[in-house]
This record gives sequence, structure tokens and C-alpha cells, in this order.
Amino acid sequence: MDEQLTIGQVATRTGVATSALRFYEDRGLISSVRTEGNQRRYTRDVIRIVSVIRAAQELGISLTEIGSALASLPKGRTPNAADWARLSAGWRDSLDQRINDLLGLRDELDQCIGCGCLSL
Amino acid sequence: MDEQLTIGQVATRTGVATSALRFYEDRGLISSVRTEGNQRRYTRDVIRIVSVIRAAQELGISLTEIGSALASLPKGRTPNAADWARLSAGWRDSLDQRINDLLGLRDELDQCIGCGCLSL
DNA sequence: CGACGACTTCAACCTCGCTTGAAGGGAGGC
DNA sequence: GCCTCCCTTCAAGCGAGGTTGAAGTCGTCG
Repeated sequence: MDEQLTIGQVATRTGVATSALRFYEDRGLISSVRTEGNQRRYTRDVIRIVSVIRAAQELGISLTEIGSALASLPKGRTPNAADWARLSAGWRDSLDQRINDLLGLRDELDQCIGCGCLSL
Repeated sequence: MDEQLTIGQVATRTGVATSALRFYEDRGLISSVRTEGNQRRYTRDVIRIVSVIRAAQELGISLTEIGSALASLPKGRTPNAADWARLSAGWRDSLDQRINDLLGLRDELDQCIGCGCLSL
């Protein structure tokens, strides 16, 4: 199995455009090594990190916040289950918060349907 | 009770900046009449409409979509309970959808905590 | 009548999260 | 060797959703 992935391969496997991957790298969310010819080469870990980035964005977390969270991952070694669990747990809280907010809004809407009062 | 509100009064009562109110008016989301001196004057209805706009934004609905929905309100008369109910019901569906999406993501995260697998 | 704050328009600028394009260099197959 | 595609950087642009500032006008109070 080829350990080194080109940016195009990462794009294909993650469904994220190469331009977006370079953008993430500029923002410090992912990292790569370079070939002698200055081309990016990624390890397979990056696939998971990109998945995490997209998942976190779905949760409404900004790239800046995602970057801070990822920066808390250990540098120099592949993150282990406990590392990912810490991230997930933090975002899980944020997700619960958002779900609760939305449920609250839904309840308000429910009260408003039929009475015409939309003073949310 | 003063029927005519200045843009500043609307801003104060809704917590929305005057610049944003003018922006909404440019986008056709709200409307006003002008004094002889060309100043905007709003009816009290606008307070509710602005509340609806902000609530819909909370639901993740774009200003363009909000504009379309508002455009379906009867022109020339104050919207009644049934009019608002139609809007609320449509957004309620969209809200349910978002809540379900978030709940699905949360379940995925739950599965991932502890196994380190974050292939969402 | 003068002062002063709230109002007007218009254009420029901002952040986010990217995409697009120009101009070129690298990698691999025939 | 050469063809072709993938890769590089850098700068500009986009769309959403506004904010900020300049220059000038309105409205109201005393």
C-alpha cells in the first residue's frame, strides 16, 4: 500500500477539492511533506483529519475553531483513539447545544402556529 | 401610540443595526414609506417581520429564501395568523430536517467515541 | 433661529470559505 | 525524447451578510 498520497488522490478519496485542501494547509489544519520536486505528499492520516474537518463544519464549527482543536492533537505521532475521543466529546457538547437551541426554536414555532404570534 | 417608527426606533426594538435594516430593505425583505424629507418610516408590523427574519436565519435559512417566503405574504394588508402559520409550518419542516441531520451526526460521533473511528 | 442628533445615500471595506486563472515545473508512460 | 496530466505559487474574484465612513439633510427642542 502506497503510504504517500498526492493532493489529487486525497481530493478524490475525501471528495474535497484540491484548492480546498491547499486552503486548509494554509490555515494549518492539515500538513504535508514535499517531494524533491516540491509536490505535496500526504500520509493516509490526512483522510481522517479531513473527514473530521468536514464533520465539524457540519456542526457549525468554524475553520478557526477546528484549527485550534486540531492543534491540541499530539504533534509527531498519529493521533490515537483517546485523542479523537477528546475532540469528538468536545464537539459532541457543542452539537448537543445546537440541537437544544433548535428544539427550543421549534417549540416556539409550535406555539406560534395557530396564534400568529412570532415574537421569538 | 405612534404608528410610525423611525429606523433607529426599529433598530432599538429589534436589536438589529440600522445598516442591517437598510440592507434588508434593499433585498426587499422589509418595506417603508418616506417622509417629505425622505426619511424611512416603518409600521409596527416590521418588528414582527424582522423577528421572523432573525428566527429564520437561526434555522439556517438564507436571506434569499426568507425573501421568497415573505414575498408570498399578502401585499397590502397586515398578515394574519393563517399567513404566519403557513410560513412557520414551512420552516418547521426545514427545522425538523436540520434537527434530524444533527441527531444523525451525534449518533455517529457516539459510535466513534471509544473506537477512534471518525470516518463520518 | 440655532444647535444637535438622527437621518440620507453611496461606495468601500470586512470575514468566511473557498474557486478560478495564469504561468509555469514535475512524474510517468510510450 | 516527448506527451500529457498532475502538480506548483500567487493573485484575484465570489457570494453571503453585513459594517464603516464621508458628505450632506431632517427634525425637534429650547
